[in-house]
Amino acid sequence: MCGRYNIITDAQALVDYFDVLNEIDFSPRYNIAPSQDVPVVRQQDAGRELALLHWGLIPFWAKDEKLKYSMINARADTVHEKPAYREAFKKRRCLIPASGFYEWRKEKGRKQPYNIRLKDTDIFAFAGLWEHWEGPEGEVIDSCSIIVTEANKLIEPIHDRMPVILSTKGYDTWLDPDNHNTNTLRDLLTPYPPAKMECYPVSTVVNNARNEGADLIKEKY
DNA sequence: CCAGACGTTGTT
DNA sequence: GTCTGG
DNA sequence: CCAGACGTTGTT
DNA sequence: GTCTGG
Repeated sequence: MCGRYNIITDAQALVDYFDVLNEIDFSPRYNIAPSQDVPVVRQQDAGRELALLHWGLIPFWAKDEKLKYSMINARADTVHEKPAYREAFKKRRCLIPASGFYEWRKEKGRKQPYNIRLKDTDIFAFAGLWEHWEGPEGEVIDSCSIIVTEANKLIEPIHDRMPVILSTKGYDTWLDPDNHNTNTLRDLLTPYPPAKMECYPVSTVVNNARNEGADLIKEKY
């Protein structure tokens, strides 16, 4: 699955890479955790937009915010039919920028974190969904979830699930709110080619979501 | 009809 | 909002 | 995802 | 064990 990741570029790099129209207030992050506001690329009528959304999707019909603790990931194989996600899957797909993500491997009673990234780029995108929620007191929260699938050969030894990473070719298809071809969309939700990724152990300092900084992605020998 | 869930992963 | 279970 | 709280009263 | 916070 995907419960912690990093974005190690500045705001301008995100704007340039995703070709969005607006500016955004963002600094590099080494330890992004659920419940935080994360940069998300959405398709607007005029073009792409970067927005900061709460990580942990709150379905539009939710009576309170309680669900935001569990909806951080959506399974690729069922996302089109699950009550909490199917509306967002139809009309509110997004890209969730990242530079890498962390997975923990259970080894003899301990949990060893790994950083996983792409060999040839500092920026890529998870396949995501977003949702608009208005609470009974008039609160408004836009939130998002990262789609997950089975692990590829690189990740398998560490964890049996991994986030869906979209190829750049898939961005437009995924973002198009008028694309209602479920099969075409689901075809994008496959494990990324392991040959294009790399994976290495890091310090358990990343475990605590309060910790930040470049040390978090240093390889642990 | 109303009540309650609506999610994922991992562990026992 | 919509589906399932009772 | 992991870490940390999980309770009340009264005092500083 | 389960929930909340980061």
